Amino acid sequence: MKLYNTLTRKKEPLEPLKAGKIGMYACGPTVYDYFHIGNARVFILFDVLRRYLAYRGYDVTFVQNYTDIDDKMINRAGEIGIRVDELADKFIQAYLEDTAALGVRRADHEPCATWHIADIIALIEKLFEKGLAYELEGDVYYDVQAFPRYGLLSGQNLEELDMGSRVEVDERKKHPMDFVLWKKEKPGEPSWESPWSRGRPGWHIECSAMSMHYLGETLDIHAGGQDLIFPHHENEIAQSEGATGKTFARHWVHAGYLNINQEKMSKSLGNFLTVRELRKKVNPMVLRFFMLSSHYRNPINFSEEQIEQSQKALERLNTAVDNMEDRLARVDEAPPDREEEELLGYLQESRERFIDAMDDDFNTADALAVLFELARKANTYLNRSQGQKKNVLLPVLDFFRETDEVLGFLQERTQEVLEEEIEALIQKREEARRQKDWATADGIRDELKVRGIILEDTPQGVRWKIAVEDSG
RNA sequence: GGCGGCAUAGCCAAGUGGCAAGGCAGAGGACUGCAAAUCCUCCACCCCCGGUUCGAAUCCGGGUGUCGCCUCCA
Repeated sequence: MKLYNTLTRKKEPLEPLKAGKIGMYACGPTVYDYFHIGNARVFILFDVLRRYLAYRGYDVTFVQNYTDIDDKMINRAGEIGIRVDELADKFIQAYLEDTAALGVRRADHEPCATWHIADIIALIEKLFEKGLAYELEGDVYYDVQAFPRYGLLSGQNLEELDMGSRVEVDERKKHPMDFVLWKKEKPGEPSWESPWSRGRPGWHIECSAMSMHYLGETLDIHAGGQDLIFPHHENEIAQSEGATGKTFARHWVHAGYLNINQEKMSKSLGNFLTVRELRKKVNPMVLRFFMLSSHYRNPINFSEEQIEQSQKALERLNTAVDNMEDRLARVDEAPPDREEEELLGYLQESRERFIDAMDDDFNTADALAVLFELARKANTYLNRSQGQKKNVLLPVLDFFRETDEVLGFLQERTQEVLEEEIEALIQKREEARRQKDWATADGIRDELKVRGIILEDTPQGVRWKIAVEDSG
């Protein structure tokens, strides 16, 4: 697989450090609030990347952290009047509920920063040994000028970064870009003992400490949103490589932004949309599909119109799968004819195209096209009058299930069992149709539609499905 | 001031040298008792100007537009 590497600004083959194994780390949420749909893009994207690597046979260890101690956590806890750890518990729980609705699987390790204070302190001590850290009245800073490669990831250099500085700098620091590794406590804040002061870790150091704790000193993939490139990931490199002397991450993968109605999402613009809210109106699987319908590095624009289009598109795929399942229950095996041989050949081709697309820098948009084209062929097959065969239909259906193990947005609906009453109404309608009593038949169809059951008459008999709900 | 991205049909979106994927919307047709679902057909010469090439949406140069980053941020 080739993946774009932010560090080299090129697509590069993914070559794991240890054959067959991938260690992947993604920066997770700061758990001070419900996460928004921009965060959701990242969680979904990396969930799919992780699943795809597993699909390709890698043994993937995926780590995503929770930032459960920092300024935002402390401020919010203060506002609400609860402890920081209570705040963290609450929003970790909310995170798990919302991501589960989006079909995001749990990471292999989901550590909190506060579990790893000892690792963090040990890492800072190592930076002191290497002459990369200095103390100022209980605070500890990273000395960026002592790390020559600083700025490589973001393509910045210290002189120019300095010029653009928009924020008042602490005059005690050796360089304006020096960032805090350890922060001396203020009264009432959560704090831990350290060689320098009672205090707490800086934001950047926690990711270095946790990623290396679980995955070793060199990660295969480090992922995050584009806005983390500078300074967060730049600082992680400085910390980790400064301490170990080894490459920290072989591949840096960054997801593009999500905008709302062409604008950046922000609280001041009032267009801040959480998944928790959106879930009330939009099926989370539609949101998941939407996130995968364009390339992960491109900015995407969220709007009602886009969601409607995604909803319809996904429906097309779901319907195709439903219809195949429905037919599968009514057919037997038999040697395929010429037309069926062609379909099976096309299926093989589709699998190759799917892999080619995903292998080429995780091109989910291209991969989706493969599914749509196969769906059309499958629909055509379902329409033919000669009848279908189990040994043809099943492999096609299995391909959709196989790829959905990676993409994860399909909703199979025909597995459910109908209530007897509804079953009886369907039978009654069938009888009315035989009598050509169209008024009665249509009346029943309308009634069931109101109750969320959609009936479709096919040459093979009536077919039903549950209407898609708007919320999940 | 520095760094980087993007510009393809009404909308969304793939496509890094050889007659422009896919989805949504729209038009016409087929199937249907009527529907639904589905199928078929139609619907772009790729921001502008130069250049390289037998040949460029794809490469190079110059514009224009747009978005983002430069110590809160996925």
